[in-house]
Amino acid sequence: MARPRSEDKRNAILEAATRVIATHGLSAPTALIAKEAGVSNGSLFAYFETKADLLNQLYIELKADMAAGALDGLPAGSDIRTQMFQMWFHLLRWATTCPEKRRTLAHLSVSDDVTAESRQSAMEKIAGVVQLLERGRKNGPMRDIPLDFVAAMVTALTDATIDYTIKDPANADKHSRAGFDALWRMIA
Amino acid sequence: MARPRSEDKRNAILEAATRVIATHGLSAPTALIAKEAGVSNGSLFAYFETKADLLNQLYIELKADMAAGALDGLPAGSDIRTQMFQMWFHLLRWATTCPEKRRTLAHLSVSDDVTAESRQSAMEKIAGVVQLLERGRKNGPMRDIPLDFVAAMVTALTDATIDYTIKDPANADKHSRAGFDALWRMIA
Amino acid sequence: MARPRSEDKRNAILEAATRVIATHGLSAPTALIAKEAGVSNGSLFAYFETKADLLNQLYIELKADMAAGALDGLPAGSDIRTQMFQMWFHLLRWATTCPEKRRTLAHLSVSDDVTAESRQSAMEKIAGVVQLLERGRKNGPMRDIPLDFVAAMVTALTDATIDYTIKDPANADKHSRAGFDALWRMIA
Amino acid sequence: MARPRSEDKRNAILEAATRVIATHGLSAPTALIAKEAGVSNGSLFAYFETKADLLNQLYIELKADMAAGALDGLPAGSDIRTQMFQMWFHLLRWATTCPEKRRTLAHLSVSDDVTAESRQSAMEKIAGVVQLLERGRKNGPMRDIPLDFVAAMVTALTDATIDYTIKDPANADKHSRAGFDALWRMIA
DNA sequence: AATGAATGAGACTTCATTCAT
DNA sequence: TATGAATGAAGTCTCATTCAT
Repeated sequence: MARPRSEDKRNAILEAATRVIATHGLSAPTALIAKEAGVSNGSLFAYFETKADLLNQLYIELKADMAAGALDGLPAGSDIRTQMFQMWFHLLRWATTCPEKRRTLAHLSVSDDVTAESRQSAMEKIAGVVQLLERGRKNGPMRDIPLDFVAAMVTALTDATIDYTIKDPANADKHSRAGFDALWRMIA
Repeated sequence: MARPRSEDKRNAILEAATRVIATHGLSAPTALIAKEAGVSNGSLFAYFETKADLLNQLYIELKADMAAGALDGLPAGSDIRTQMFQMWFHLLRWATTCPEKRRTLAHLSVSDDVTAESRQSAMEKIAGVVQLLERGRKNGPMRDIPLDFVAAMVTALTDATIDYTIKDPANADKHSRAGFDALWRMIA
Repeated sequence: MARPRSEDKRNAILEAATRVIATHGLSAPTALIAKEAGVSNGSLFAYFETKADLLNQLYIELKADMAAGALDGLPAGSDIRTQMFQMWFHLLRWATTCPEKRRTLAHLSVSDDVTAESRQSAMEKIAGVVQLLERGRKNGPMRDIPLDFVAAMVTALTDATIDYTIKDPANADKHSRAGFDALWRMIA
Repeated sequence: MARPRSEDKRNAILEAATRVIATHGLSAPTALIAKEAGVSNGSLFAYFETKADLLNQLYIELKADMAAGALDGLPAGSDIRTQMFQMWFHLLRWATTCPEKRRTLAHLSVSDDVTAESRQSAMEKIAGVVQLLERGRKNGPMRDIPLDFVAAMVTALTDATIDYTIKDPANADKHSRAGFDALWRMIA
């Protein structure tokens, strides 16, 4: 048996890509990513067929990571507002804790290399988040608006809040609350 | 190289860049932009020192164009809600009328090539829009929140609405209203 | 690395190489050949030290195969013209029956990777064919010309005939006869 | 006015390609060809869109060159046998004078990169040679055989003779005559 | 001032070969 | 012995930028 293809190495590449793309943008050379991952140039293409493939898988992975961060340890029995606030709070923490993931995800979100399939796949990864949102808006003024439209607006709001929080981290909590209040006024 | 006089040529390049970037993304070759503008390869660099320079100027120009579109023929004496809705409406119309400008602006907005200075400069170009927003939120729940945070959230909402409107143009008016209502709930 | 025993595997690799090179040309990846042979990537290099080595051995093998095909079941007692025609006929049948062998052999014949030694070695494999040729020209106008020159001309004629026969298989027999007549006029 | 695209440079590239391919085969790096031509790597692709394009144009050019060499100063009024012998003689001289052209042409002739269009185009370039052949075989035993079949056989015979002449240049004249006699027996 | 040919660094990707398992 | 993951040199081609004309 030859040594098995290692999950570790795949992860190392994805993490390196996250780091490198955060600073160099999507035009980051694959060679740099490979080097940063401690892997040879050629190995990168053993784990990912093309650069675009790497980008797509990274996108899905980061979305899933984000969703996991958002839903982590959600208070099960609480009312919906509390739950949503928790999620919101966790989301901001995730974004500020790993700014590189967030930044790279932002890059990927607008990339033409990321296919519709990948976006769909990512959607499924964040199903838990979407469900919560669905419950939150059920009785509010946006109850009759297409869910993905609402989702887009919420995402946009979240992003804006995160951006601002990163810009002024000293008042993170205040901004977090302000953002959430705005969100809640909007949907509930 | 000294900046040459022909304003026409400069505009031709900017317009060509808008068109080309809308379809090819930010990696569109300068040679293609020059060709599309009816200008020689080398001339492009007489008008813009580097590609990044072109991108920055284009960003500012498009932002200004967007602001002009948003404020065009605003009813002077009306109440603030009406005025804001008009602006909102014009903005969506601008976005759907010149989708290339909008698309290219979206590309530029996330580009690392666009500097903080350019973003600041663009901010000044849309001062009129910001002023209106300032008036709109004056007596609402967001009155004490930093203006640029509010602006970011509004921009985000607008973008989301535009995106969705473009995706489902048949119901443009409905989405426009829904988006604005959400905005108004948020700030007023 | 010592040469391993399994003759089967060696043949599998050579056959796979014949197939793969016929369609992909000499630049066919060794990995593909190995896969097609049902053998691991690395094993191929246990049987053949380098790709060039594989190519050389394949060349010799195919030449021998061709000679065997040409001489198969030759009427022992007949006159020389009949025997040569039989050989010619068998040769064309071999070429049309296993076009992949023929095509790959053509590729190899012009390859710089195939050494003079291999070509010499292949010459020996087709000694039977050469002998027949020697007898055929013994009393003709080419009796005093160096044998390998004559051989080269005959090979060239054969190749041309095969090529044309493959291009227009409907009239294979006619072309076969025409080619042989030309050959016979030339040497006898 | 920028400096005009130079025909000289194009020729320099083609000549360099001829030299380099003669020694390195078709896998010769474009970088090496460019360097040998005294031209930058990128320039090569300004004159030829792809490497395959370069190969195709080179093929056509060399075929034309060969035909020109073969037909150069043909005795107009002589009988057909004399004319054909002259052509044959010139052809061998061309091949021995510029062995690199001949070798590279041989490489190209079997390349999959050379398209059917290019081969057709090359055919037209050597129309003069074909015409002569047509006249030569008009009254002989091959009069009813498809012209391209005859052409293939003659080409093959020529190639074999050239090969042998190059291998043993001391007796070039003798081989030349032997080859031609064989040819003449074949067609006339 | 304007042109566009020329440059050459650098991008992605392939693949023969090695070697840990 | 056999495997196949890993390597990294090398290949083709692109493109921002320069500069001769």
